[in-house]
Amino acid sequence: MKVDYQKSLNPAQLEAVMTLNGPVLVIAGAGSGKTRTLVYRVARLIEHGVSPENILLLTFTRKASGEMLERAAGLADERCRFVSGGTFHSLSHQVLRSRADLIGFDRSFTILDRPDMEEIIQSIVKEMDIVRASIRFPRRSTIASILSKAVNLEQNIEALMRDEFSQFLEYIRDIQRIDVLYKNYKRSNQLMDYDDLLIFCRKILAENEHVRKELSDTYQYVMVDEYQDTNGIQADIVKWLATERQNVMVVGDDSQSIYSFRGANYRNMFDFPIMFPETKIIKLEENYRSTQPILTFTNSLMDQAQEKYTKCLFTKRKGGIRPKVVNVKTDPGQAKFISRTILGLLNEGKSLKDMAVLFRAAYHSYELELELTRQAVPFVKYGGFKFMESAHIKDLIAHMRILFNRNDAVSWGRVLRLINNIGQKKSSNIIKWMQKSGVQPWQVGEWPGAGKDSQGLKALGDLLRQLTDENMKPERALELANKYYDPILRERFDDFPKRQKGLEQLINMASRKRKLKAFLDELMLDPPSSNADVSPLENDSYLTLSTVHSAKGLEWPVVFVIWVMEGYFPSSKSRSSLQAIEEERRLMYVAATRAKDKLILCYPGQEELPIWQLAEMGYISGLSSFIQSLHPEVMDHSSLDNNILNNNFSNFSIRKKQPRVIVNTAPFKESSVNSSGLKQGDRVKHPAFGMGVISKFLDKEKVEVLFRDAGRKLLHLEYTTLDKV
DNA sequence: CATCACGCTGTTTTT
DNA sequence: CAGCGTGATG
Repeated sequence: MKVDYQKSLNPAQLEAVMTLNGPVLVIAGAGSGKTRTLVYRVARLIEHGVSPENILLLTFTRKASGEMLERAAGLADERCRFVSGGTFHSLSHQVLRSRADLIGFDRSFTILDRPDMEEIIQSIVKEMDIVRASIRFPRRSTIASILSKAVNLEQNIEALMRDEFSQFLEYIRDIQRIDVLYKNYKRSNQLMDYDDLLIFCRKILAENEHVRKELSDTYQYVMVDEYQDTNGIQADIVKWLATERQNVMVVGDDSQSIYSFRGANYRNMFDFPIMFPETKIIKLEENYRSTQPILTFTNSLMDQAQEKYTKCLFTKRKGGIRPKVVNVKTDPGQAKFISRTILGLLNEGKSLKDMAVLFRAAYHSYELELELTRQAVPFVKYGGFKFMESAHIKDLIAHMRILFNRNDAVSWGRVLRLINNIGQKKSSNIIKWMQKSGVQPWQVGEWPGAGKDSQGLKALGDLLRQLTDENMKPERALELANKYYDPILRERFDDFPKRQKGLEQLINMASRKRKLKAFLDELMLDPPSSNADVSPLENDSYLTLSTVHSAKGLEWPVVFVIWVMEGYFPSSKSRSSLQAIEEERRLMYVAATRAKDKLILCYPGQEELPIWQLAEMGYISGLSSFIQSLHPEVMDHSSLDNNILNNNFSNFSIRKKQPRVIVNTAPFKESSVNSSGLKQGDRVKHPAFGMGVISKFLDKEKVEVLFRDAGRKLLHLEYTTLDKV
């Protein structure tokens, strides 16, 4: 098939597609045909005689690369399917599986996911003597994110904590010790977490010329999608891969960088030309997705960004309506408003699959999900809940993992504790015994300390012996383990029928695989993101609910955005707060640019005041920094339909309970403290943040107050009064 | 030593 | 609303 590039592409896209050699940076606004450009370039390379295996397409998710190659195949040539593609993590994994010895690891190392990491951290914390300071010790998930972020930002723990986790500085020594112990633990047990995959891959590339040579011979043309979402380590990996031949194209959009929590740094895009001085820069600014009013809104949103790289989206599409902002007052009000508007659109002949509801965090849609169920509107939700992370799935998988890495103490512990009467203590004794005596996994039943539990241990041993058969099909292995696990499942979970279905789906997924080990690795690196991935609805028309993160790269004619404004405070001068606002802005940008024709923003405002007025008073934040873009010339501030409002919501609580946070409130004169008789533990009322409790006096000017109704960032306020309650 | 019931705390996003 | 620590019970 001959591809007509001239006809299918605009001049900028054409240039990107036709430039095959040398480094290229494509700055591509939302909806500017970024994927299209990559697809055509793959087709062009192959047409030009490059062999598909010599092309590497790095994307953010494996699904994205699959879809892209599928499209390329449909467009040009079946051979496009053989292009090497995947995520940075899967590439790193591939590199490491065959070369782990270069960094002193066994090739059979096990990959840890986040819950595994947290479990190890917890066991480390348990063994340490921690002196309790004035605040609670950070929870394991917080510790995990500190350690992980330090790796991804390539910062030391101290600097990172000063910057972003200042509330836990009291425990800095402990965290640093946990860091060391955690690293040692991983090494001695042949374990690697997600961050290690990247770190070690880079290390191997940096230190071994022959590996670099080998890889750049294989991957002669490298393309990276969503480059704004890469972190420094990933950028280095790109550098090492491409340094020899310099045939590398990266594509990205700085205003869509929403993974900074993971160390992503959109500045990588602008460092790219420094890394590769010959770089040709191409900008894609014509938008093929949205109407002009939507683009006017999103452009004005980015106009106010602290840091941006000029790029102005335009479209040749005529007409369109202004995006709407609706104060839905309460969560139930919001649910009713959205579901009724959707029903209205259905009456007009629109289809459910043309609509999506987007939000920042998975729990923001809970209320809506209930309402949609009541109204019998079918929907699929993406993001948030992870199939792989549910306990029953992890339990079953753990039985397999211990066979491939018998040092995997995390999985051993999991498996052993499923047996009645075996808990923390006994399981760790058994693991110690097995490591010391060097018995085979299936000999676990021979543990000398066994009493009542010997039956259970024997049964486990029998299962493991069966599973050890090298040639066993993944499906069969999972079935055997499932048979063993089923009684445990029934006993432990009230909702076991649902979970049994999940396990069946897992077994079903395995039926398509040949190698068990490969299947397990794939589950860790490319886990099904939600129930949606595992069991797509039969019904072909359903509404999409999705986190903004999971909606990246997708589009719908009608998009609702649920915008919950908790959490960020512009009055704070701290860097992290400013950063948070900039991140929120980009998040809103990504959400809004998903819409083709109609964009409706909902916010549950608690007051009768217009939103910008609240923001200017300093009550709400987040949105306040880009509030001007919501002014009438770009936004339609319609009020809520009275029909919807009149369904008395008065018996509902206004909003869910908000997080408790630490807030510095100033100034607080010593005399006023004394004269008002305030002391630690007193309840106080703050005009904007509601009820709080005085936690301690910092100095003459400052008192630290715990508020229930604020966000979670450290905040410095100018208010002079706190009313004692 | 395992397990259960209770009360307190702190809420994102993903490989 | 779940995950954690704690204290009582088996």
